[in-house]
Amino acid sequence: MTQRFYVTTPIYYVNGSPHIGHAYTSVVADALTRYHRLRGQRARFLTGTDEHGQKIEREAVKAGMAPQAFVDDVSQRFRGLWPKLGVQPDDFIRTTEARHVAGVQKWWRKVRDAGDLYKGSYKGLYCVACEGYKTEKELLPGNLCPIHERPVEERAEETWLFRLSKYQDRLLKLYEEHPEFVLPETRRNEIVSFVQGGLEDLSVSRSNFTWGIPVPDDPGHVIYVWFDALFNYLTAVDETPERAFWPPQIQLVAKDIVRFHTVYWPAFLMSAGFERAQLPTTIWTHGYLLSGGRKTSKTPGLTAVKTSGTTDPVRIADVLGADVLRFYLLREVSFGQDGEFSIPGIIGRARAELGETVGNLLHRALPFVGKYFDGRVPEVKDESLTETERTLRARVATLVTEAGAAWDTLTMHRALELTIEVARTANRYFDETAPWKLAKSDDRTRLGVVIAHVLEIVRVVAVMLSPVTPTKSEELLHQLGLGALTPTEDTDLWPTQWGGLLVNTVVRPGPPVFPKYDPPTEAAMLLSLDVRDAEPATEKSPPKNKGPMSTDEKPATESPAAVPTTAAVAPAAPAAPAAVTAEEASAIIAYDDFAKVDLRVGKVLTAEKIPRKDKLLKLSVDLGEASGPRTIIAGIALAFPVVEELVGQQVVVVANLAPRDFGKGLVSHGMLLAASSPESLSLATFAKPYAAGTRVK
RNA sequence: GCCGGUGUAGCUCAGUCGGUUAGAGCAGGGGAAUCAUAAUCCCAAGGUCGUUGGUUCAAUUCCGACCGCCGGUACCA
Repeated sequence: MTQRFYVTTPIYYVNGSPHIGHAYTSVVADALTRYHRLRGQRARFLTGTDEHGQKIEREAVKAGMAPQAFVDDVSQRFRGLWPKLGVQPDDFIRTTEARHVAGVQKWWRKVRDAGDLYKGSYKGLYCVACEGYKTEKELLPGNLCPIHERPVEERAEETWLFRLSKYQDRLLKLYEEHPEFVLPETRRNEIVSFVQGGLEDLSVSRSNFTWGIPVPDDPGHVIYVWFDALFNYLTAVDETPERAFWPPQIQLVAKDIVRFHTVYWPAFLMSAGFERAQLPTTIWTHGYLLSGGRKTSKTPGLTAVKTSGTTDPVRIADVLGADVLRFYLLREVSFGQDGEFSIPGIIGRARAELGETVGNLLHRALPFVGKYFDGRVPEVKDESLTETERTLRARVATLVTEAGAAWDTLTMHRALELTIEVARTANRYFDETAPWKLAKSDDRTRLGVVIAHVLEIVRVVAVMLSPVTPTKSEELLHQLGLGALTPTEDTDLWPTQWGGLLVNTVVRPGPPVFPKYDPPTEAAMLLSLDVRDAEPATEKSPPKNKGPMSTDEKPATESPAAVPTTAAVAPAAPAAPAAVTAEEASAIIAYDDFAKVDLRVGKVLTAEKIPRKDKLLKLSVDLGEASGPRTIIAGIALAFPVVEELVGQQVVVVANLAPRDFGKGLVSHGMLLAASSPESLSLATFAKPYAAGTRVK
């Protein structure tokens, strides 16, 4: 029986435009699908969009559209992205489609009939103006709603609850008996410890808005979006012939949604009657793409990225080519970990490995075919092989096998490294055998052997790359005189066998498949992708000092990353050079930008040391607010060995800075201004007393 | 705070189930070659394997502590 392979990406939440994180997940899924097809398996790749929920409803209102029209529009933007990236899903599911709605209701009933749903009450922090609940994390200091800046209140409402607690033991057993269910391991550890900490029942319906799937037989409620969304993987194939693909082998997720997929999802399925063999095989969590060693800020969405250069996948693909981008994403990032992302990185990888190693290999061999073999692939007789060829073939065979194994274990970066190594091996062989000398010495047979071997290796590499660079691989094969790959069920096209290149095939030399750009062209490309001054000439600065975020981030296309992530207090940064460079100091901002910073006079009420955190102090600061004094964590402990000195001090506080979590119970709701040098630190203050809460500007 | 992870060459990382000279790619240095996209190939250089205790004949590898960094600590969709 043909082996089946079913891979899914998360369905993307349509509250924003597609970005590089979405592209990353989808490219991975696409490459895996192509790989499995190449190996003769039946593969299916599902993606889609998640379109329900209060947030969507609001966004639609804000855009002056009906929710359905709104999601139609955004969903289309996602769908339209894939062709530009060479991504070819077999199905694209939308949670607003009838098949999904009906499916979710069907599974809801199953879960209900299993006795796992009951009416209870959900309590949370409610903002009257928003008509919605807030989590503690998103609240502003003083428990204010981030949108309306007014206090939230505790409120309870009737809701359907899912007996998640009942599944705690079965989930733990699942993780233990099937460690492959959650990968990589570090995620499993997290999840196991989370579940061991105890599970509470989960609220799975809402009654304060309507943009969702109605709860069967209870019209006042809509189904909580995660119950809705997770089932997409099933509803897309359920009740169709494709149901045979169930369960998925690989479900790709990003870090931020691991729990939903590894705890709630299997629990829902168990409740609906699925045994282990019918649960997804592996939930695989990949990392984020980062830039410049800076961590991403905590933004919603699959992946938050800061880069040197644009992060818009479409623009990148337009300029550099989809295949090059795909190659970079899979080659550069150690799958499962966070990885670097930068435009210069893409160009560098492509030039060194695709261009100079693979492309150039073909390019240096083809002229011989034209000159000495009438443009046809020379014939090789077994008796003309030498030890060199035997060694070469053995080496290639080993690499091909290892690369296949790497694909099978989702270590694609390794698979690609091995693939490039195949081309390196051939370059070495080329140098050793020196066909240009053979040509001069008129040893036509030997020359034919060498050229044929090099060409065959180019074919091998083209095939091995094809899941990642389908278009470029086809071009390589075309120049070799071959047609495009046509994966067929039960036919393994992975080049484990030597000799896929036919004798006498007429080669079709052409321009470089992976062109190298001359410096002016490259500079223009970089510029068009917003790379400015990629490597500033700041040489000798202490390498470890990453420093707080400085001025180089242009807000331009960066969506939500503009939230200041600077630590509440930053003087601890090891000895930032006192001399501020002109560039750092000179970024001009508009008055409006400055006005966004809410500076207030504050009065320190209490100050205490924090155990085990010898740089931090926990302060209570009065800003004259009705909600009472704020807690501010400040990294000034070293400057105030006697904390009592601080009490009563007049300070300047950044009052509208996003709260910063220093660990449980230690959330800083503001930041003090201070001047610091490596030797000392002093707080900004005023010569005369002012009322707490006085605006500073 | 608690839980987990991580710290190896200038950069990105691999690796050591404890044992003679710790590896790769990139960058930088030297050379060979000239078929090719000024591409290729070779050589050398470069690391007190975060710090500190301990176990051991032997630790970068095991254990403890500490420091730095990262992540998790649920009903946000």
